[in-house]
Amino acid sequence: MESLAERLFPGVTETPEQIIARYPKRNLPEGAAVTRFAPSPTGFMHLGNLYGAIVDERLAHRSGGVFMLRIEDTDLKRSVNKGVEKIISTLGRFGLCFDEGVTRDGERGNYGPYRQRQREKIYKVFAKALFEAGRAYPCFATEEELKEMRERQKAVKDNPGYYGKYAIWRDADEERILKALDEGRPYVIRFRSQGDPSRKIIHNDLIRGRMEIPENNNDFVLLKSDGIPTYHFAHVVDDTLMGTTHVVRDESWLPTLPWHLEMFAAMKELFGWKPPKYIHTAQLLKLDNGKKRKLSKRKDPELALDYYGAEGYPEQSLVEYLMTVLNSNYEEWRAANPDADQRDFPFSIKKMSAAGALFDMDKLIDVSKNLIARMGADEVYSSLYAWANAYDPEFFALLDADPDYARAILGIGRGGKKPRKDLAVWKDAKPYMAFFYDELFAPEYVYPENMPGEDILAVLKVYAGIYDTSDDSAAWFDKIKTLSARLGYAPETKLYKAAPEAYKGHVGDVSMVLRVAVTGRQNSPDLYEVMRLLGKDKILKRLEKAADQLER
RNA sequence: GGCCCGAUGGUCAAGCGGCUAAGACACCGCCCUUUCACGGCGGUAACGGGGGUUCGAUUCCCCCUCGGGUCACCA
Repeated sequence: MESLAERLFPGVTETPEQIIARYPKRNLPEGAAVTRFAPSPTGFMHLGNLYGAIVDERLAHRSGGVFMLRIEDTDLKRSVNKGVEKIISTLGRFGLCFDEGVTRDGERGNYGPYRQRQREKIYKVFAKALFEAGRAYPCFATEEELKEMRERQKAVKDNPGYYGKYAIWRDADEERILKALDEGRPYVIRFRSQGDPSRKIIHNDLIRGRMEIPENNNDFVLLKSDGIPTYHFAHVVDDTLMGTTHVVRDESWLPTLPWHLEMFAAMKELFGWKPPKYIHTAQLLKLDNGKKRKLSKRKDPELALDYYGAEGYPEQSLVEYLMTVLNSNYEEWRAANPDADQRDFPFSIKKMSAAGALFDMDKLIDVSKNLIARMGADEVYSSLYAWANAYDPEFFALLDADPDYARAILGIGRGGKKPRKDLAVWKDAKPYMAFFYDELFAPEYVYPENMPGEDILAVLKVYAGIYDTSDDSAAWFDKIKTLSARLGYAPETKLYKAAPEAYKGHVGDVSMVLRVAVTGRQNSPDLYEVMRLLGKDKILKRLEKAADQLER
C-alpha cells in the first residue's frame, strides 16, 4: 500500500542522508568564504547584478574561497535562450570569473548540478522529509481561491498571506487530501510555520548588524505545482548543500528573511543545518522628479550593463565607480595607489553602507576620465578600436586604415604628470579626433571678434608661406609671434595686457585664426602637435579652404 | 495599510560622546595658459524635528517626519 508521502512525492527514491553524503564539507582554509552569484537566466544583466557580484567575488577571492555561478531557472518565464552565456561573458568582461558552477559548455565542480531545474529530485527529497516530519503539507487551493482570499484580507484589513484561519489546507485530514489527489487536482507543497509574529527573532546581518524581526507565520510555498521549488526553498537547500558561507543579496530580501530562517530552524532539527551569513546590500537608486527610486528596467536605460558597453565606458571604469560606492575608503586608497590593481584593495564588508546610494553619473564620468588618462596611447587605441568595431563602423574604418596615425593623435598630451582628460567614454573619441580626418572634418569658422577680415586673411595667406615641418615647437611659435607683430598684434600676451590700446590684439588671436582654419574649431589640443601630425599638405589645403570661405 | 530597512552639503561620504563637522564629484571664482584639457588656490553648501540619557550629543535611546523596500505557485 502506497503511503501518502509516496503519493505526494512520486519518484523520490533517495533519502536525505544519501544526498547530504554527496555534498561533503569543503576542504578550505579557515575563514575562506564560499559565495555564489545566482541570477535567473533572463539575459538581462544590470548594475545591481554587477554590484552584488563584485562583493561575492571579492569576498571569495580575498579569502582563498570559492566563487560559484548557480543558475536559478526555477521560473521558466524568466529563462531566455543564451541567458547563461550572456551572464558569463558579461561578468567576464568586468574581470569576474567563476571557480565553480555553470560554464559555457556545461559545469565545473563537485557540488552540482548548478542549474536548479536539474536539481528537482533533490528538493523533493527534502520536501518529503519535511512533510514526514509534519513541517510541510499539500495545498490544493486554486489561484482564484487565493486571489479571493487576498481581497477578503484587504477588505477586513488583515495582513495578506496564507496563515492561521486563511491556511485552509493546513489542517486537512488524510481523507480530504486523498480525495483531492484522486480527483487529480494540482497542488503545491507548503511549509507548516510554527512562528508567531508577536515574537521577535534576532538576526545578525553583516552589513546591518543586529536586527530584531518578527517571526514568520506564513505557510509559504516550498514546491510549486509543477514540482519545482520556489526561490526560498531552493535557497535553503542549495546554499546548504553547496557549502555557501556568505549569501550576498539586496535588501529587498529582508522581508522574507524570517521565512528562510524558519526553514533553517526546521532543517536544523532534522539534519543539523545552519543558515549562512547574510549580507543584505543597499540598493542603487535614482533621482526622478526629486524622488529617489529603485532603478527601473523599463524607464532607465543606464540600469542595463549593455548600455555602458554601447556608450563606450571601459569596463574597469564601472568597477572602479562601484568600488567607491561599495567601500567608502576605496577612493582614498586609489589616490594613494594610482596604478595598483583594484584587486589588491583590502575590501571589507565593514565598510559597506546600509543606506541606498543614488547612482551618480557625473562621478562615473570623472572616474572614467581618470582611468583613461592613466592609460598609454596603445591601450587607448586598442580599446577604442574594439569599441568602434562593434559600434561605429565609419570611425572604425578610419582607425583601422592608419593605426600609427590614430595612436599618435591619442598620444597628444598623454603620459605626463598632468595628462589630458578629454575622454570619459569611447564615444567621446570621434568628436575629439574628428578634425584629424578629412572624412570627418567639418569646420565652423568662428574667428576672434576683434580681428578684421583682412587681418584674418593675411594670417592665413602669410602663414601658408612660412610653415615649416622641421621647426621645433619654439621656432614654430616664434614664427607666429613675428607674424603677429607684423600685423599689429602683440607678440606676447603680457605686452598686450600692459598696453591694450597699443595693439589690435595679441598672439593668442593670431594663433586662434590658425587653429580655427586648421582644426575647424576653437578648441584643440596643442596646436604645434596637431599640425605636426596633420602634415604640411593638409595644413596648406585647410588654410586655403578657410581663406576661400572668407573671401566669398 | 502591516512589516522591514534607512536618514551628515545637490550627490557619494568620513565621523563611531568633546572636531573651526574631513575628503571626492558637481557648481562658482581666481591663477597658470596661444584655445581647450590638465594643474594650483579659494568659495557656496550638511548633522530632518521633538523629547530623553549625559557635565557635554552628529554620535546612545524613544517618538514623529521623510525616503526606500516588501507583502506571488517571480526571483
